[in-house]
Amino acid sequence: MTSPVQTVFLVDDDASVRRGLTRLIKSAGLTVQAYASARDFLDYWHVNNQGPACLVLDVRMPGLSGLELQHELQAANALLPIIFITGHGDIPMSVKAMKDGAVDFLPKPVKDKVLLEAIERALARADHERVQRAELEDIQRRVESLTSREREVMDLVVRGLLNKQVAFELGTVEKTVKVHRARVMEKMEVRSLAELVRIAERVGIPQGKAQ
Amino acid sequence: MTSPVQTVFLVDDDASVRRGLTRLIKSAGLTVQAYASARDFLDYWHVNNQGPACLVLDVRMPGLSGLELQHELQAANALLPIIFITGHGDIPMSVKAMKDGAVDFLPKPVKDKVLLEAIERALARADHERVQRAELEDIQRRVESLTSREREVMDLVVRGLLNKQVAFELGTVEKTVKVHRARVMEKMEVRSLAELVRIAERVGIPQGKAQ
DNA sequence: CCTCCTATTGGACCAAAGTCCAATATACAC
DNA sequence: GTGTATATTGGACTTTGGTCCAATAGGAGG
Repeated sequence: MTSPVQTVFLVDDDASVRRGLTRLIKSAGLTVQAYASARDFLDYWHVNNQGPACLVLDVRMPGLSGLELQHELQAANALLPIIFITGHGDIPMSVKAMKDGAVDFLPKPVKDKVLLEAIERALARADHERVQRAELEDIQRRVESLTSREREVMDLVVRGLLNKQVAFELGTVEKTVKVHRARVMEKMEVRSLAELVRIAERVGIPQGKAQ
Repeated sequence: MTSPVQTVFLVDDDASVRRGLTRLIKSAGLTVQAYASARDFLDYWHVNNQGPACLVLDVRMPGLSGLELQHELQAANALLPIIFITGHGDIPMSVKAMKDGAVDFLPKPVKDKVLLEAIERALARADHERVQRAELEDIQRRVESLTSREREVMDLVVRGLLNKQVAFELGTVEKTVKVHRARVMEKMEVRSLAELVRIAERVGIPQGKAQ
């Protein structure tokens, strides 16, 4: 599950902090890429957001601040767990960051052990969410391969309707539903209704009570 | 959904704070119960934890601290969203509280509007989680009404196995499985396999791929 | 000992679902 | 206009699932 190289991105405008933390993180056997500004980081990130990674981010920086970068990444649906570090933070700032999904928010100076443990948690989260997302996208891909009619049939089937009921809802006959249904099972790559219901649930296909 | 009375519990060792915040919260049309210590609150709570509610909690208090109370409540599986208020908090404290599920963490003095909005969010969360929990307990109740054999049959059925496969797994015959299966549907109060799969999923009944 | 609950099985039968093969109609793309 | 994709339906058949009635058997509890 953790096969690709895990990268720690480090963004801090203070060169000495970058040097120190880079050395620390590398000493833990991790790959580091350091940037002096959020913009520099984003320029790289936009062309290369592959692989599991996390971000160690200074809150206060010239240009785009850490919290602003956090929002940029959220808007971009980025899947990059963030650990904030700061020399001059306050409580509202830390609370905001945590509410917005930060893994941790650490005042400088940060103890080596504390930071490395936070990075470990962040990378674990990145891994986990990456797996989740990959599975979801895989299911989504299959759903999109359905024709609109097949999709209608699936929606009704996973709500527990019988073929004849589905046929009535769609203004057609049971025979036709069977054909669509078989194609749904094939395209969704499942071999049982139970599986179909479960993956439909995962991508949030509306599922009311039967009837 | 918000039919029962919503209560705001307020725990702060400072009497003047209790007076002020009680007045504020009441002015917003909410019911308040104020306590001078975590212990006093818990004594009441243990005998009466009904109804949707949230907790406005001072972090630093004699006796049990706010963060300790938070853990007590978590250990008790309490379902009581917490808003921390504090006069002398620091960042690690706020981060810890947020990680442990606090709705908000507000330094004193707290602006009226900010606190009331936080309370609104907390009560909304309480409502939502209450509904979720009630639904889960309802399903759990039904699952527990199954005999062990029925439970075995259900587990295999929601994994997508055919009746004959279930029979083989359990070392019996298809006919018997049908009987158990029918009783499962009845006791679980569902009318379709789709529904059964969905509620089984919600209570975390192991569901591997078929075969 | 008797009774209720649980588990089990049988037979008969109907309903629903799945699977072949085949065919028609429409729409959009090239 | 030719062709591919989609939607549709039919027939015939098998498999699976669901239901009714009925019966046996072991164990727990009164």
